[in-house]
Amino acid sequence: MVKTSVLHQPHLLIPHEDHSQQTQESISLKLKEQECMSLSKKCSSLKELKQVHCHIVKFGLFCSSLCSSNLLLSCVQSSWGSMDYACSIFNQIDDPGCFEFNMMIRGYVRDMDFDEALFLYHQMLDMEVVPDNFTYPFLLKACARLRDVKKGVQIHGHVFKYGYEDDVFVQNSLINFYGKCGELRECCCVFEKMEQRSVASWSALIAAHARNGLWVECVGSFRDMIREGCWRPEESILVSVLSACTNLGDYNTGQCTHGNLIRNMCGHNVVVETSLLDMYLKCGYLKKGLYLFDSMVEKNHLTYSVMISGLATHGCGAEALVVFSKMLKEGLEPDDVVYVGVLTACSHAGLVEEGLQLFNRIKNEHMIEPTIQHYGCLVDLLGRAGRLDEALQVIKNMPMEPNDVVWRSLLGACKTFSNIQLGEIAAEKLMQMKLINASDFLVLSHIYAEARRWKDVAITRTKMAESGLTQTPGFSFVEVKKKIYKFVSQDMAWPQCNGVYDMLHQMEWQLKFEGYSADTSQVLLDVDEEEKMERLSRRSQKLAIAFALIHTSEGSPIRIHGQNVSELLVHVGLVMPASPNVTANRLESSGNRKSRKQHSLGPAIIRVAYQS
DNA sequence: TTAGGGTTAG
Repeated sequence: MVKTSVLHQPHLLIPHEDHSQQTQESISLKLKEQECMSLSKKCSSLKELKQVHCHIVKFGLFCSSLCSSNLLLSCVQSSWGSMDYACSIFNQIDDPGCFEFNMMIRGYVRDMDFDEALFLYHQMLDMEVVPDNFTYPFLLKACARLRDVKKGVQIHGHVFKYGYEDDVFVQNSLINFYGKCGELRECCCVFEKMEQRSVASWSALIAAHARNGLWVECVGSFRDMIREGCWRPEESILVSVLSACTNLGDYNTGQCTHGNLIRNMCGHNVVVETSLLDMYLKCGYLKKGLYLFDSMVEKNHLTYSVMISGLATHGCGAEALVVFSKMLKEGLEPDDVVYVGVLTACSHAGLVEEGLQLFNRIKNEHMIEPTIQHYGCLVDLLGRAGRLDEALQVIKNMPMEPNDVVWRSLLGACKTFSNIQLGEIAAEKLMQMKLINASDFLVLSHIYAEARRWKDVAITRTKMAESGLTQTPGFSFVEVKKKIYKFVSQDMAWPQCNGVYDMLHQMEWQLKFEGYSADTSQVLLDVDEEEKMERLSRRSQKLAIAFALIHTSEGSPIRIHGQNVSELLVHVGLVMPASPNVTANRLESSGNRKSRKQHSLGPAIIRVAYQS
């Protein structure tokens, strides 16, 4: 279709009524002014805008604020607009006012030229042009993007000076600015002082908490928002809240959010559904995740990425590779993160040859330069398969300096395959990097203990103490009847301990009957087998399971949590929900128990397996 | 007479 230029509509430019000489001239000018304004709005390209600009100049109308302002507006707000051209229009305006400055500031912010936007603001003040309530949201956005607290605080001062502290748009911009800069105290302070809040105010606050990892506060703000009746199911809010639920392992709120979504949101939304999928998978609900994944109308590369990593974490390596093939068939290009998921899947499922082939495809087929994470996966893949020398060769030949994660991965593999020599090399590297932790020392002493080199065990323990590192006893939380209970390994002082230890013995007897024998080599002490068995039975997860078996009914679910999540929840008095898909006497492992994380795969939720 | 806030997922 050939587009007709706005200038090829002559009726728009010609005045048609007949009046007395003076009135006629005035009306004619007015009409021309209105028509030029109308033409500015109708422009669909910079070329057309330039033509309209010519006509405005030709009719002597550029001094009309109506014409020049609308021309500038059109140039700044259109997708085809140009700040260079906007600048030439602006420079031709004799006496630019607040609106013109606002438009220029807005344009610079849109073009990510934040310093220029702030410079223009100061020029505006120098020219004694008084800013208005529209000026500040643009400026605060610039400061937020720059993460420049100092400049933003100055602007906040100007907001007070010019009396716009009660403008809801300015306040929302301030919440966003402080949130993006990590200044949560100021962020909440602005929010608290607001007399009227919009959905955007809540959205900015919720996003600020989520962005800064304040997951409990994020979910709390979401609940407050619903309580105050200021609720609208919006993508950004739902995604922030789901992200918080995922990190907290708060399946209950996550599921309620899903319910809200079904009731209030029209149709499917790939972004929200992908967040939901991530929440289900990281909370341990693989079946629900798979159901959601299959029912999704639209899937993008992030959806596939979440599903692949989720399957990998749950120990379903082969299934993860099927999803990866499906992704490629859909024509979606994998990125570096997808490949981390794919390699993790291979690593956890022992698919060594497939993993090696896939590693080569990263660069050869998809032109992605392998990152240190990919090399880490490769070391892990070979290490888990017992190909320790090859893993060391990968470390030696990788194009970047190996980090602690890579050496730790090799150290872990050395423990699995009892390789003292390489284990010592890996531990030494970690020491040289000054990144060795208590767990690394313990792994090394485990390697020595297995070889019954008790002297080296003692030396390693001494080195650990000399490094100021101490072994903190493991602890687990279990949720029973909406209350969370904490169990510390080897702790005999718990009030309910009699019942718990009776149950532990019952569990052990039943496991023995099923043919399970405990691996006492995990106990690094030079004590007899009976003592080792006793120590194993007092691990915090087992204590928690025993307690839950006593206090829950047959078939009800048991969820055990690691310290990171539950400590936080206990602190704020939140309780974790029960999961409906795990039965108490048939717990499933959420993946290969020997698996170690190469990258963050979610909260520290442990689904404990005590079957052999 | 024109303009402003929240963009979140692996």
